[in-house]
Amino acid sequence: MQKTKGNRDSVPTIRDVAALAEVSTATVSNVLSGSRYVGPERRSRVKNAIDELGYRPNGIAASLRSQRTRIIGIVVPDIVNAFFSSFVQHIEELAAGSGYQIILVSTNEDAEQERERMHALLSRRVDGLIVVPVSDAFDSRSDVQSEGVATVVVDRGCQLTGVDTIAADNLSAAREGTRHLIGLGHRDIAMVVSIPTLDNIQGRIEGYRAALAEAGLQDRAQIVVGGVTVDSSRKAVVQCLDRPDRPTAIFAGTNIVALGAIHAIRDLDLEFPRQVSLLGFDDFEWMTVLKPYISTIQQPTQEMAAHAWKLITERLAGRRGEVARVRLPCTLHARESTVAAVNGGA
Amino acid sequence: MQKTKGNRDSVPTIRDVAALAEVSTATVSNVLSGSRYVGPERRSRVKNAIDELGYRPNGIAASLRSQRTRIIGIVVPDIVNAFFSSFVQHIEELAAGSGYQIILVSTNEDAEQERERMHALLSRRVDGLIVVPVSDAFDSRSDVQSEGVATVVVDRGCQLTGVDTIAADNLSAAREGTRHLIGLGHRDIAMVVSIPTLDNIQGRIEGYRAALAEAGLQDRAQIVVGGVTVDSSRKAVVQCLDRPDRPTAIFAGTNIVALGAIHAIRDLDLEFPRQVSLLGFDDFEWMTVLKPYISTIQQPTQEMAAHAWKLITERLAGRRGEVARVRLPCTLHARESTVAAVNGGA
DNA sequence: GAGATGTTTTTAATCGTTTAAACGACGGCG
DNA sequence: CGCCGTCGTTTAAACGATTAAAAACATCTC
Repeated sequence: MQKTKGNRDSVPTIRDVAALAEVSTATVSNVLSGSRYVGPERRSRVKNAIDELGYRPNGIAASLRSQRTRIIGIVVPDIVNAFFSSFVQHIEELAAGSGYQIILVSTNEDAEQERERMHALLSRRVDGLIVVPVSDAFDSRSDVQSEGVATVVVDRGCQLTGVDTIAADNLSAAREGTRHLIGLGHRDIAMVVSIPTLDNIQGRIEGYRAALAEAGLQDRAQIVVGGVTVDSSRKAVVQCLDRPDRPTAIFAGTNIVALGAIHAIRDLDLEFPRQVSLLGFDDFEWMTVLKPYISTIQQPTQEMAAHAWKLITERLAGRRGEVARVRLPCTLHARESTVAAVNGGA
Repeated sequence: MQKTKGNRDSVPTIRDVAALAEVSTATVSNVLSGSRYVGPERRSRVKNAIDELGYRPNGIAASLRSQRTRIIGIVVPDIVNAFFSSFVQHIEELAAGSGYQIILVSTNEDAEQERERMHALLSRRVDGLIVVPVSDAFDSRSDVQSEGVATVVVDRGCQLTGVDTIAADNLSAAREGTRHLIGLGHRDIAMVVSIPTLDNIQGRIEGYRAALAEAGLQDRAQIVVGGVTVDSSRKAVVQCLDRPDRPTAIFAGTNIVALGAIHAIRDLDLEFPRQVSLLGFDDFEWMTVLKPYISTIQQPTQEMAAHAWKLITERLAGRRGEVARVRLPCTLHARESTVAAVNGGA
């Protein structure tokens, strides 16, 4: 009798299957993976044995031997933010479709946590990493590169070299948005952003400035820093609007800032949108029930996810080419929150 | 010379560390895990070697040997829904704090996908499973139990036996909410739910019926099925409100239904909330910018996550006690969308 | 019918850890 | 002085799959 063991309660292994089907473990493995041809007779014996034992291959053992985990780490600053949860949803769906799973990390906009958790992901030997970095510093980049893990950076930190990056075309989007406001007669437009040093935000600021410059309004640029929370944005916008010479339009650089701005407008009892127009960023289900309907710039989350997945799988397949740098166009939805300026122009 | 290999580009292993520090691999392992005492001299030699090589332990190998992955699978119907993303965020944070990682599965409310992906999680040998099942059938339950994976079922499917469950006290919450509406003089209150067979929804319906019965209004109960999307809910509510004898209040059984209801009220050009009051479920950041401010019943997502994590870790630590059945209280936020009924009473 | 060739199957090494058991050194005790 | 415990460390056997390479078997050619 072979050294069969654990045939009682313990979870069956490939050896148990092989023993029952009277074939080698290699044959069982080949039936499961389909990597080599197995004769019909043995194939069916193996399949029966698998069913009979309720065998489920141990993915850990397979990963150790094959040196691939079929796990992708996905790191976002805040999973509750609909922009990121939507992105994650799409990635998860694509991953599942290719037999991959995702380990989710939500860094809470904290660089230290980002570093730690990213290390944990590398310890887990994830095959790839999709990262929306907290800051441009993105300490772990060098690690990631040296470890040779397929990586794609999304949304932020996109001037990093040596790594594939994907982002919305923030500059064009913000320029278009600002043009829209200028076209409505606004001359005093404040742009409120979360953290001006993030490069996606920088792109939006640039686009804003570019549109102002086109209209000869470069001197009227006002950049207000709102921070990453609704409350901080709210305070910043209140401060910005609570003056006689207040801007006639607010361009909110992120969805969080847009929420803060709506609060602020309410706080000051301004007529909205007559006294102050609001242009937001990102477009979600719940936005469609806000009155007035918020004009906004929609980022193509699904396309971003699709491109991210494409780049990751290419890298996994061994692409060695130069780094990709994808920029995807946004869509301006002009709705009710942006209206003609009351006292248009200088 | 020992059979040291891969001292060039390949990732360093524990053997490389051991060789460099001139100790055994067991000692290195003990230094890392702290499971056995190691003398100070060797300890520091090991630490230096680790730094020098940039060694990062291979979690896969560790998992295989120790038979624990320190990964928890978390299965939700829709990660974009703020109720679930908020729950996931809390779990992720707790997990990270204990050195665990989470594999996220978003089933898109599809039972078949749920089954498949859950099997994939079991193949990956996750240590535990936190599941918000798509339906009460929850096919995999028997599998999960027989595989001996620590499991906790959250929010739905909570009459399952043999597995720890956590949910809001939906019955009390809905009863309180309905009482609130009755107290405002409403006599025709329609409850709109997603899927009436889910047991969390059943609880809410029961609470609604109980409150009506208390007030002698049991004959006035109207249960409307809205489905899982905003659009289907919208249509259902439109149909419900588009009659002369329309209800004076809508009690939305989920946040998705609440969104649909707001759309419906707009579609019909009803004065909101004068002509129809609305009471929702769940409470999120963006709700605070909706005018009128939506009255709602807040589920304790954070507490649910905390309890889920507590139960999972207890099971991981080997608790064998009888199954836990946790019910957590909700909070009613009476705001602007629920007002006195116009034509109060029969 | 022997040798060459091709196909299916098995053997056995390997992935990188953890950990039970063995081991050697040392001190205390009878 | 020999014996026993303790302590720190090492040895070596798992863990459960994948996969080169070898072996077994079948087919074809001359």
